[in-house]
Amino acid sequence: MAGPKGSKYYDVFLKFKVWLENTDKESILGNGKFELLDFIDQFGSLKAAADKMEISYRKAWGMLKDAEEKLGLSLVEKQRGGQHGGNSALTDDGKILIEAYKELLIEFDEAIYQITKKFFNKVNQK
Amino acid sequence: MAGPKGSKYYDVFLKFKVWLENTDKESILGNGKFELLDFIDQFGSLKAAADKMEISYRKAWGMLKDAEEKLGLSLVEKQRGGQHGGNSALTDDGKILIEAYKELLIEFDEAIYQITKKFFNKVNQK
DNA sequence: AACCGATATGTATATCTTTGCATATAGAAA
DNA sequence: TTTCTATATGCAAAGATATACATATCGGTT
Repeated sequence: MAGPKGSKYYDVFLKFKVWLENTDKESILGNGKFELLDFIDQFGSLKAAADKMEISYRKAWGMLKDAEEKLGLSLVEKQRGGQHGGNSALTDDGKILIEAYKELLIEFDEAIYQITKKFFNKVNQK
Repeated sequence: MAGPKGSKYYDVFLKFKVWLENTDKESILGNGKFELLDFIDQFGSLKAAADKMEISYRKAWGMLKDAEEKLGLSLVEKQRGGQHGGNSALTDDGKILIEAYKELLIEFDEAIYQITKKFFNKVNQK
């Protein structure tokens, strides 16, 4: 959202981001990693999720490893080998996490609407 | 905020960030630049603001220039020369902007409290 | 006119991330 | 036991950012 047409801040947008952080102030997981988890859940493998996101498998694997290490939780159950190479599926913790995150985003969006509106009213005042 | 003591997500924190963006998806100004503007307002010069933030003058100057260019607005009135070298003060646009941002942060914090609480209740469930 | 300290800015250096490449391994199914 | 494909991981190359260094300029005050 921005200001009304022709106003000073017309082509300026207020954006926000939410993420999980550990005590060392390192990011544990944000939007990208949540999306990755969601795609793993939908498509059944890390490879398929990486393809959907148009990122390399190497990168996706690193993202997941990083998140799990920093959380100290297993988010994805991985299976290697087999005719089809293997597969991945969310653990219960992983499932609960993405579900909670989705709800969080919805609530965030709602809360932010009014706040943003007020902000632009204020800065666009003559 | 995190979960209750001993819970799975005890030392995990939910963080958020708000910033202004232009149509090219470039960040115009976020927390750091707002803080810089606020310090310029408080201390009367870019140099003093940079010192307070413990960043180089060069960096602070770059931040300010970048924000003004991308916004297409003058946020700070700068004066060079004189016995004391010069000084800086916020323009009206600059003042309105930091004021609006401060209010925004307060409202964000309030809105987020409940959302965060709900999130951790959910992920910490057994 | 000389001085002083903040504004102004280019350029080089270092650092941190990201991305890509290469290669190994598992293991069910044929 | 050969094959096939996803998981697993090290390492190098490339990009992007941040930080540092150097140097010029302005102009009120003395």
